[in-house]
Amino acid sequence: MRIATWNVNSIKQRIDAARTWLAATKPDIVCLQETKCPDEAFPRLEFEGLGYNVAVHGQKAFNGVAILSKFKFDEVTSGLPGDETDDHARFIEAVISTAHGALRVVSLYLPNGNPPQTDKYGFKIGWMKRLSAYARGRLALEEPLILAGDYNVIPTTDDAKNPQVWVGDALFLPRTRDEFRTLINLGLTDAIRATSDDAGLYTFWDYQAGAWQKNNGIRIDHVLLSPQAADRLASVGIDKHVRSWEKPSDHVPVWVELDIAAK
DNA sequence: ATGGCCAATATGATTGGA
Repeated sequence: MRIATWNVNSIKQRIDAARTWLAATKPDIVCLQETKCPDEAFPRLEFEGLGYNVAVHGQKAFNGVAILSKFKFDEVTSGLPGDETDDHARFIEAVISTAHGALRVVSLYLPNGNPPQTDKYGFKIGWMKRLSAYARGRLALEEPLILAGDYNVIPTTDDAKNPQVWVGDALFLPRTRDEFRTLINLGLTDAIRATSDDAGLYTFWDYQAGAWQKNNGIRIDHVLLSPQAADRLASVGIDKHVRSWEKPSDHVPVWVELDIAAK
């Protein structure tokens, strides 16, 4: 089973790229972020026509997450618990039945948090603490669990072309990386780092200043696996070439292949 | 991380992104 995540930076602007990418890579489950449209405006029929079930949690103009699945959803839940005042559409969870029992998949879009001296950064750190609390509860179920999405976290200096320029940034501040390690240390596996210690594995290149041409990228889109999912990890990859397409997102897809069969 | 962008909004400027 292939599970992918992709921050599309507007689903409406990425319909053609998405269709091409889906046809080429045939993922079974896709976690999308920054869909940037309310649920009623999501191009649901486009994806249903390609054989996907569609679960959306969007809002007007900003944020927005979704999950596409070749297999039917047993359950879909939206919103990260723990803050009644959080009205951002950044979290959706779906449960799918497999030959090995329930598979739980989350599409998440963690807040950017810049500038760090504002309450935007407090919101980011609070969101990360809530994500860890959520993950702790789900890990106790001892099921395959996939936490995939745009984390807006550069975990280490190997995950940026020019780490020195990110030193004061919300994506790379010590506190941000500390919270990310806290999450990982609950028992999750960063799928990319399960297979490679290489530097230069990026998932985002800014639209500005020729960042793509200079390969001035960062790795901020992550697929985290529970032990029961990591035990079935077969392969992982970054679809870097998608960044060179016409009208690209500034992020590219990241995917895992798991030895899990649908029911 | 800027020389250079992109997307959404009732828009011709502002906000947010990373």
